This record gives sequence, C-alpha cells and structure tokens, in this order.
Amino acid sequence: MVENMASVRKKPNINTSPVDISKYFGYAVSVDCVIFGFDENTLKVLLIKSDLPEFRDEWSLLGDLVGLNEDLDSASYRVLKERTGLKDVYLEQVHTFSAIDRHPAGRVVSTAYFSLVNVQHYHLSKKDHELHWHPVEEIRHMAFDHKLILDTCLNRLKEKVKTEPIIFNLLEKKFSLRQLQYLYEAVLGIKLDRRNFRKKLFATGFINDINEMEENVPHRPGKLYTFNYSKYKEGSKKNIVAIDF
Amino acid sequence: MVENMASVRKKPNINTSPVDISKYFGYAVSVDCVIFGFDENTLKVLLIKSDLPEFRDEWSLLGDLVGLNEDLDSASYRVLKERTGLKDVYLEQVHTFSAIDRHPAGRVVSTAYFSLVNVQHYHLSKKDHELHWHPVEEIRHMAFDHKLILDTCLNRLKEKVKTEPIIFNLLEKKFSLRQLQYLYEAVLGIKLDRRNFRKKLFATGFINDINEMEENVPHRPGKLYTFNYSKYKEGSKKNIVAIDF
DNA sequence: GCAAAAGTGTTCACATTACACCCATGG
DNA sequence: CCATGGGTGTAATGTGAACACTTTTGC
Repeated sequence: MVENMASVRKKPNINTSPVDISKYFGYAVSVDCVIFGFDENTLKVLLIKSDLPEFRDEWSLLGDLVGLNEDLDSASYRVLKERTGLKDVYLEQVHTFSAIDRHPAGRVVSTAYFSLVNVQHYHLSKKDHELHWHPVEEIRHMAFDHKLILDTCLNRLKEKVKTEPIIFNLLEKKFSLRQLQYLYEAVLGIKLDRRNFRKKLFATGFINDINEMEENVPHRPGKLYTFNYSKYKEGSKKNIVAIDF
Repeated sequence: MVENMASVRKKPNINTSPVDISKYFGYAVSVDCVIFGFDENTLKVLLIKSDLPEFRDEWSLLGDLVGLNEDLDSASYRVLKERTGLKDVYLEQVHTFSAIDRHPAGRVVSTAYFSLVNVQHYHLSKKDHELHWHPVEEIRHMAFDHKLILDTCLNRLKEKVKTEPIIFNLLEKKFSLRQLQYLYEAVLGIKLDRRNFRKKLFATGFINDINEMEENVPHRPGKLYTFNYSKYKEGSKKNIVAIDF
C-alpha cells in the first residue's frame, strides 16, 4: 500500500484549523443540580415532580437548559437561585451525561452539579407542592437518567468530605459536635466512634469553641463550634501518598 | 404585594414539561483528550500544533467535535483511535469547560478526558510532524483554555493514582519496581523511599513476581512483575474515613 | 430519678518513616 | 575495578481503633 502524502488531506479539526461549527448545532446543553440537605439526621435531596408523559409520577432533579450566553456554572447557580432563592451556595461540577437517548425531547447533553445547602435557610414555599426533600437512602428510581446522576454525585460527595471541609455547608454556622457527627455518619453511611471523632476534629485545629451552648434540647446541652475557614485557607495541605488500591 | 396564583405561569422546563429544545441549538460540543505517557522517566502529554491564526505556534490537546449520533465517551475513544491508532486505552472523563469565549469558532462546550497510554505501543508516525510528546513539567502555555484543562486533568490523575491502580496503564505489562517507582515519582512530583515503596507495593498483594529479569540494562538487572488485575477486582475496597482537611 | 446525650484518656495494634550495607551486572 | 542500581530489615514514631464512666440538663 503506497501512501501518497499529497492525497492525505487533513480533516478539518476544531483545535487545529478554522471550521464552521454550525453544522454541529443539534444539541441542547443542560445542567442538573443534585441539591443535598441535612434534616432530621438524614441526608436529603431536593426533587421536583416531572410532568412529562414519559415520566408520570417520577421525580427528577432540578435543572434547566443552558442559555447561549451563559456558562455551565452560571446556569447551575441560576437554577439554584430560581428554585430555592438561595445564593452563595456550595456548588461543584461532577460529570457530564450524554447518552444519545437520555432525554425524550431530543439530544440533550447534561452536566451534573451537586450543591450543599442549609435546609434551615430554605423554607419550602407552601404553595409549591412540586418540590420535595427526599431521603437519599430511600430513592429507588427517578426520571431520565437522574438516578445515575444522583448516585454519581453522592459518590463524589462521599469522597470529597473526607479531604475537604465542605460538609459544613450543610449545617448552621454554629453547630454541636453531635450534629456534625450525625451528618458525617449520614453522608458516609457508617457509624463513627464519638471520642475518636472529637479528637480527630479538634486535631485539625480548625474547630473553634465559641463558648456558646445548645439551647432547648431535651438533654444536657452541648457546646457550639464554628469552622475556622480563614485558618483553613492559610494552612498548607499535606502531601498524602496513599497507594491504597 | 399580592401574589395571584393564576398569574404564576409555570416556565416550561426541560425536566418537568415538554419543550422545544431547538431554539437552544447554538452550541457545538467537543471532547479534548489529555493523553499522558511515560518516557525517559518523565510524564509527557501528546499535543498537536494548532494552525488557527489566533494560536499560531501554540500547542493544543487532541480533540474533536462530537457528532450528533455519538456520546462523549465514544467521541473521545474515536479521537484516541484516529490520532494514535490505540484502542482499549484507559480513558476517564474529568470536567466540562464552557466559558463563552473559550473558542474563536463560536460557542464550543468541551468535555475533557484524560487517557493513559503506553508510549512503547505507540510509535509516532515519522511523517506526522504535528504531533509531539511534551514533558508535562515544561509546559507553560497552550492554545485555548488547554493549559487549564491540562492542569485539571493532571490534578485528577494525581488523586486517582493514590487510590486506584490505573498507573500501570502507562507501563508495559511487565515492569521493574524501579520503573514503577520512577513513574509514581514523576506523576506525584515527589521522591519516594525505595525500600518502603517496595514493601508497600508488595503489601497490596497485587504485584506478581513472574520470575523474569530485565535485559540489556547497564547495571544489575531487576526482577519483572505484573499487576494482578483479576485478584484486584475480587478484593474488597477498604472503607477509608479520612477527614484530612 | 430517669432519660438522653456531653465530656473525657488510655491502651493496643498497625502503619509509616528513616536509614546502610552487600550483591549482581555491564563496561 | 568501577558505576549503577538491586535487594534486604529493624527500630522509632505516629495514627487509628476499641472501649466506660461520670456529668449535666429537661422532663
């Protein structure tokens, strides 16, 4: 087989040569937000009822199409704000889902975000019967590929809370160690030893005793603490060399 | 302010009601692949020269627009295969980049993948002067937002090699412990103690001594090993509860 | 006084680190 | 015989896990 160099016409490519991209306009791009909250010692996710005939009575994530003049982060912030009224929430991109038939309306490529909100700061509108907090553990199926998206985001959350202090976004600024421990247990799905948990948290040096106590609890009130973000930001990250497999 | 329920017309939404998505057709979707290789004890990445006037003499990742009938994983496998001839390579989605002005051709939302290939299995075509392996450490800037994409993928790689045995994709099936250690050092950017490294790796139980030796090395030849994937797959994952911060 | 959870240390097992000498091969 | 890296063990330190009793508050 003789290869003729001159005949090797380079295929136009998006990264190397000018191309007309408009013949590829046939997708919509969307974001879907997995909004986690912590309530009644349970990890919950905020879902909306789908009215699509294909998914009658199924629940779906909160999402929206991405406008032609916004990026994905902006779009997911917008969804959060429109649906919950919350701003300045923790939001992290996780994965983009692109199965060809994932949406009945046509080709919709969707980027999943997870968000951590304080359910105390968000009071569901009494009028809005469509939105509901669901315990994550009880969800069996959802509309579209949203169960897959939820599972993917939950796994990411589980990994992330082990190495970064994002979990505090799910609590009030002031929290007791019991609340924090129950939260870790709900997220990780395991039981933790109380004394070891306290030692470990205090050992980070980022837990501030603010000399306040719980109130109106039906038992001995615990101390309240805050997470010291500014000290955390200064601190140098350890270079963990694990090789766990 | 009186709220009139009847006047609260629900906005059509992609997840809850039937919508015509075609008015959102104005993006192209692409994939960009960060192809890592290990050569001369250095972590390298395969880049192509951009011919775009905006990025004259800059290097870019290998990528392509995603066809209307393929998903993102398929598209990135296709790019790998078309550019390197390699199939069955390790490929992992990392992040989707969507800044509005990230591409001069228009609105291109790009999903980044990283790939781990064995540079011995891939011999650069002598004719293809456009493709080149670059030491990751020496790259200062690239076309588009590709330096950001590279950094993001490198960080993901660094995290992932600590907990999953993907690093072996960068080596031959049979490897010496020296090669493996240098590879870990190149990826993580740190020095490791030789004796402790050997102990740790053997302690996993997944390193098979195959009773073969290195050949044609200018020093005492070392033993060759393989990674026992089937034993790894059987093994149960540990439940690591870190809380490192 | 009873129920519920707060607060508090020690011990043991295990994992990680630091560290130095002799050996095998090619040239 | 020299250069290069292969192969090996031990002691010290640090980390994680297990575990029980007394105290405080609301009711």
